Amino acid sequence: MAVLEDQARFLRCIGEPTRLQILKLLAEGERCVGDLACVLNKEQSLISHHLRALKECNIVKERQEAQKVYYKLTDARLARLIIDCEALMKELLLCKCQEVNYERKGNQGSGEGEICPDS
Amino acid sequence: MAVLEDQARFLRCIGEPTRLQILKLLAEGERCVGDLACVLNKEQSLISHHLRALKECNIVKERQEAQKVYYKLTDARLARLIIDCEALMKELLLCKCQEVNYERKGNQGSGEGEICPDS
DNA sequence: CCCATATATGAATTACAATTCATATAAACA
DNA sequence: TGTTTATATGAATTGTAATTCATATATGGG
Repeated sequence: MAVLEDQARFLRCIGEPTRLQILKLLAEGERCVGDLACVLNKEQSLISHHLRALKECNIVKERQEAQKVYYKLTDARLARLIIDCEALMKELLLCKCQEVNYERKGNQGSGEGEICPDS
Repeated sequence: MAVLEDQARFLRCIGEPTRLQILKLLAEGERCVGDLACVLNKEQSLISHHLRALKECNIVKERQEAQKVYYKLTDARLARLIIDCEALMKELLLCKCQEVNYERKGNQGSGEGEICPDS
């Protein structure tokens, strides 16, 4: 069951704030390392480290042009995955907030979702 | 940009091998803590800790029945997300292997994906 | 050839997360 | 009420990952 480990590694690779920012930028188009560092206001070496991590998971690939190295996503579906995941996460968090408000109004919470009904 | 942090936290929460296993089990239906610990051959306290982490991200919810506490996914789309993500990850890794084999045959690799063509 | 620019790398540090262990809580039942 | 079963919790430990810093590599231009 190495697949499980690979999938977990893949998710963790995306699930780091700086790398996620990088991926969202690359979803719009390719960028060179310096650009990314500048836009994200992070050290260049940090960006390089993160790009290497992303490359090891085959999430990004690079192309050299003169001194500059441009990175892009290896697959457009990655952009969609990130968007879909964001949307779902937002819904889940919203749901959580509603539950908190609901409980604050003095309800005990039967446990059977009036707010988050079973799927 | 708290959304970014939330999304990253969400992905990391899923991207831990034991939690991912739990989620894959819960995708099939609800389970109590003891069951999960037994099936996964892990300590009960460990499973509880992981379930708490998942609950904090609103990925799972619980229902108590006598002494037992049953957990399930808060949303069926989570199961699909995990499946889709696994499929994509597998493709990306396969792609990576092919690149390695390709380079082993003595090619220099122009950098412009004969194997992973641009999307 | 030397210099400036762009990126990568490795070691060291720091921060964070997973796991274990001991124990607390709580429900059912004799 | 005392005991068993099921789960949760917190502290301590261990492991892993992010960040920084110094430096190496490599490209293009004067």
